[in-house]
Amino acid sequence: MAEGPNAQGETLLYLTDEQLRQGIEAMFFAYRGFTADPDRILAGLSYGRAHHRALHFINGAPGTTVNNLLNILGVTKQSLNRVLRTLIEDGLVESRVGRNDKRERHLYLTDEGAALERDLSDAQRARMRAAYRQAGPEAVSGFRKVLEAMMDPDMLTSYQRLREGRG
Amino acid sequence: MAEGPNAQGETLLYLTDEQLRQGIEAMFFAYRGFTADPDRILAGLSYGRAHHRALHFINGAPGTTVNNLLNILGVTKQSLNRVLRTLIEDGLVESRVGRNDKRERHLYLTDEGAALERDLSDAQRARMRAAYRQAGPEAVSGFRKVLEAMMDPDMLTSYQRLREGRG
DNA sequence: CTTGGAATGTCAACAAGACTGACGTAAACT
DNA sequence: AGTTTACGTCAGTCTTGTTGACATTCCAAG
Repeated sequence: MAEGPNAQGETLLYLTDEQLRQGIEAMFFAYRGFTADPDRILAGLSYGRAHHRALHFINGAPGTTVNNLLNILGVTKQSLNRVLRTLIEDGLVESRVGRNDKRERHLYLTDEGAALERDLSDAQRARMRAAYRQAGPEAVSGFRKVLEAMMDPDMLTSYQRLREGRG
Repeated sequence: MAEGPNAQGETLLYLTDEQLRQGIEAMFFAYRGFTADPDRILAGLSYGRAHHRALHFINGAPGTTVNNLLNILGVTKQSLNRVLRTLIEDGLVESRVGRNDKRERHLYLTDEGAALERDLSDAQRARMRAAYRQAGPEAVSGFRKVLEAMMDPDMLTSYQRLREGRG
């Protein structure tokens, strides 16, 4: 890559390879912090990050179908099913047959499931809150902008649907 | 959680649970986009994300020791070793016994290793560049601020050492 | 100088969680 | 009636994390 013709007076200093590399590494380290707290909680129980994700999105969209969850999480049904089965067996998630379309299963958190979700969420939100507070409102807006621009287009629409669904 | 006493005229609107939740989901979806392009390249070869990370940080700090890499990546030495072994066998990484301390192994990319690292890096940087461009310089600064605030303290120092080491 | 502990790295075995492929069932659509 | 869709499951593989056991090297205390 080297420098190219941009090296001179280009106003977009933040687009140098080195700046981009720092962004990449920041993303890597930050994601570790992002998952660290819930991971610690999950380690005690016999659950993993996959269970957390399922609980999170079921909590955010109660009654969602398996297929919908599949698309959001971006995993295969076999992979999701393994996780979902244990959550249902353990009484954290309830699966109700659809009324209109009986092929569908609608997913809900039980009280116990909601309690665990809240624990995990609280831990993750606490870190996010601290980071937001430390960085300030301007930074938060930029943070969100860059993240949205980094998503795949179809993921972005999933994300925006989720946002709109809850204001 | 509910609303609490902050609901009224609090200036920190971005600290509501819902705002935090959106930040969490943005992080989740964005990280998927972040890794998608390198993952596609790696899928063809018989390598995974772990190989990418190793190549990335060896490239950034040629001659680094296994132990140092361990701390940066945050995995066990056994886990790293498996990845490293295949990279060495395939001639992408060279491992030289330390001169002062013969227990240490110093790691370097071969030409072939550097070529693959560049391919992966180019793909990842391209997405990062597009996101930065779309979001604008202000946003980029905020993005970095929030990410740094989200890291674990020791990860942050690792990250800063890497930054300083290359300006 | 020797010996024992600490540090570094390797080998082996296992678990979580992703994947593909194949198959079965029930319901809906045409 | 036949096809498609939604979901579940069984079986097998791969990546990548884990622990445990072990070899080598260094260093420092006896």
